[in-house]
Amino acid sequence: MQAKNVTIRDVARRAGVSVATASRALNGHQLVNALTRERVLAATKELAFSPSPAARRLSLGRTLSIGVVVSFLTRPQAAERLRGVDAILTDSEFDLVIHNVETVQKRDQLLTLARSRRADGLLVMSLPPSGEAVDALQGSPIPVVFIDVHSPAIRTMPRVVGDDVAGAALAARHLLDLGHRSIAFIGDAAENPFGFTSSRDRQHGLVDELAGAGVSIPPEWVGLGAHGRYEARDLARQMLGGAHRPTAIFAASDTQALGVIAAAHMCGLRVPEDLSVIGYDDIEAADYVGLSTVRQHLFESGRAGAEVLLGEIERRSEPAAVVRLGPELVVRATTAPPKEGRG
Amino acid sequence: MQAKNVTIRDVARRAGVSVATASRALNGHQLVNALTRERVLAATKELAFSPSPAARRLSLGRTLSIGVVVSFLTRPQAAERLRGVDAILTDSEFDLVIHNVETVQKRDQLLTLARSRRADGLLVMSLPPSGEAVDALQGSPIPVVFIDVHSPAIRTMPRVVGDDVAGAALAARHLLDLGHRSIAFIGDAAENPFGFTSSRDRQHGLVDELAGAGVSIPPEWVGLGAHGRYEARDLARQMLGGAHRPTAIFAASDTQALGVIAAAHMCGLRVPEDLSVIGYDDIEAADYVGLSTVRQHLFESGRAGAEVLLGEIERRSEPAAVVRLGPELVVRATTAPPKEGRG
DNA sequence: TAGGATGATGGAACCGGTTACATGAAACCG
DNA sequence: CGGTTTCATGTAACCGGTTCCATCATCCTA
Repeated sequence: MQAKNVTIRDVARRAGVSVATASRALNGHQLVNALTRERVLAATKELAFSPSPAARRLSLGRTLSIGVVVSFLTRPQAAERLRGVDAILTDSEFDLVIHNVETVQKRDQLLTLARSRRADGLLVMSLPPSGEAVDALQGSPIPVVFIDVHSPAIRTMPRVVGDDVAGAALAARHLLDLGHRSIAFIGDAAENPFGFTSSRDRQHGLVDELAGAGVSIPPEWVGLGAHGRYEARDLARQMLGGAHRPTAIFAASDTQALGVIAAAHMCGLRVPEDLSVIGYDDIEAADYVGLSTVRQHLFESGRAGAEVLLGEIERRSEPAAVVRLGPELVVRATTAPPKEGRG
Repeated sequence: MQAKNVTIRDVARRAGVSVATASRALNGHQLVNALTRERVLAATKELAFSPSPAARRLSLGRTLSIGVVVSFLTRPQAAERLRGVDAILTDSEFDLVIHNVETVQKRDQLLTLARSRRADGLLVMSLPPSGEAVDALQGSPIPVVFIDVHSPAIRTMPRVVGDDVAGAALAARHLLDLGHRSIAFIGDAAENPFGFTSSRDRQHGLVDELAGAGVSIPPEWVGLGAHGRYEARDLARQMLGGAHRPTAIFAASDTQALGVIAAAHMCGLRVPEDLSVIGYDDIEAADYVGLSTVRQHLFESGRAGAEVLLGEIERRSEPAAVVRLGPELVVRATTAPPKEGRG
């Protein structure tokens, strides 16, 4: 048999005060006599009272929780960002409620979250909202902050973004400095159901930086396909099969870069002697494999997003806060100067 | 200016019924006239009403959310399990509130979660509770289900576990079948702040299976240290440095197996020609690297845990449900027969 | 010493749902 | 046709906090 839940009225009775005073004492209100506060706290301890969150939420008119909409929770980037969010929220009064999105239908369903009163704020990770969703979010009663969403549709809303163009430029500069001139790109198909744009931005960053050095990429050295290791491997295999081969490949993600490395092995090419490979993201496996890459500050992006959101909940800011996190080149063992006589 | 929140009373007025009827209609109660229900639903749509979760929770006396205590969210195993949990909860009425634990203090703080009324059920992942915590959880007013916790202290509580002993035996059998007789083990130090036991269980599984075949492991071929890739690498380097070397190494986790492979390379040994390596977990990187390993059904363990928990919330079962998930051998490219003349 | 400022406290409304109980109408029965 | 079911609905209490407003005791000041 469960003892009946102890409520603030029990505490008040025990302490010999009214519920109003008990509530004030518990919430550290100013106008409470120090002695009275003591008595209330003592009663609280004796009765092992802990206030009902549901009741607090209702009477405060706040949910005391923030919703995180995360696409593909299992991608290492997502987990790391989430950890950053947790680091901030754990010291706040807010609960962290997560909504994993792996299908397009679910995305739209979830973005209506903002309309309902299920959270005091929403954090959307790596998920470009659909057209209608943008409208819904614009007029949302609760603040919404995006992390790693690059859609122009949200340009008026607060967000935390890495600079994919600059990051790709970093990779391009690295390859150029090593002496490469025959450089290929492997990335995501322009059309994808979620509207992810980071691959495209990285491609632009690469192309622009190369163009600045007078290097251009022939169309046959641009391989676009579904995001995935094996898809990237197959694309790379085509490029590497013929006689006219690039000396370096920039992949739009580490996952794809790992596919490129597999393709190189299948074609009998050594990395980095015969082919340099550089990726993007710095996922855990990149370290294992010794993959050169561009690092995003994932944990930090989660932290920053959560901080911006808490700020917005406190007081909506105008104009929308935008935090830009700089990318960082990580040189490991898959990039080297091209062999002589080529490039 | 935000319009005042629309409540069920507004809906009731609009539909020309009482709030009780409106509530019943919205919750699919039996005793409501079909026509009346129509009117209520129409009013709901017209006013864009969505019920306040806080109010529902309070009046239902349920939090409609379940708490997940997860240790080391960023480990790929954790994220994959969480995805399984989400798959179940997303179709339920429960919110998924996560609590990441990466420090010992935080663990104890969080296990008191069960005492407060912040969730209708608790899922604890890969985190052996401390002694006091066990007591707290035993008498918890809400059900608690463990996933991947092997502490004997929780033997009376519902849980989902993989069989680490059987999994390790699988790996051992594989190495024996290939012809290996000189087999080493690399795992976690017996003493660790969280009390994780899986490494120890895997060691037992290995030792027992080998013993059955008349093979024993000399003490110098058992390397225990802090969990991590680099720590494992250093331990392996010591073993592989001398003339008396094992022909195969079983690592208690893929992370550590990857360290072993790095050590082999540093010692000029080829894998699998000179040294077979097998890990445990089948993390994402294992596939990249072609690591032979033992797979746990991570997603499934999350699913199962959530299902058991929902069942317990519905109706506490006696005795506690225990779900055992069988491990599975995954043979890739890091295991092969030992070279002739050795082993 | 009257009058106002200040501090501490209590009573009761309120947040927005759910539901026990009461009520009334219609259907059914012998 | 009176009485009992059955169905549909309304009234109001309730969940457990927070907080507005009123009250009252002190203390300060002119």
